[in-house]
Amino acid sequence: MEIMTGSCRFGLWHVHVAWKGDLVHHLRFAREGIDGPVPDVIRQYCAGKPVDPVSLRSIATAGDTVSAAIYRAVRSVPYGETATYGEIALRVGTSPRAVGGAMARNPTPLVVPCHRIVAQGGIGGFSPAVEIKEALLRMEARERGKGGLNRSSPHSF
DNA sequence: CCAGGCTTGGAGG
DNA sequence: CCTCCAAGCCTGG
Repeated sequence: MEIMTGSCRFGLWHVHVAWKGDLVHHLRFAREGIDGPVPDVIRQYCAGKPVDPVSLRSIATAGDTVSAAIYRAVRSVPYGETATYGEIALRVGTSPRAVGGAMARNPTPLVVPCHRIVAQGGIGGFSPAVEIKEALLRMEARERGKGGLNRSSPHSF
């Protein structure tokens, strides 16, 4: 099977995905859409269903680099919940700043839910636009509130 | 090698 | 409460 590319809609944005089976190679938000399929989970998630794209695999978590460890830690933050840059840093054994850097270069947002990582005193940043992060967090908070997913199960580090 | 980043926490006004 | 500042550390160029 070859690597597939396609996009689906999320609000005013288009989510481009390059993937093969359950492995996502690349994912990005763009203004324009492209032809082609995206994984069902991504499509459903973007449509507002409380499914977690983390169920897919990401190339970003492979290897024993610090970044890969950061991405793996970020993947353990459940749908509808958030963690701070500092908490992830503490867990991986690096600095909050390094976590921010890794999030900024995350090749597969959603699959590695970097939008769930916020600053201690605010929402933190998001490329290419922080509005996307706000929309994703609002959507997850809303869907979680509906109770379609096991809620309020505080994950401990 | 070095600038710079999606951070923090502490100091000082 | 708010601004300012540097410690801290990984990575692309």
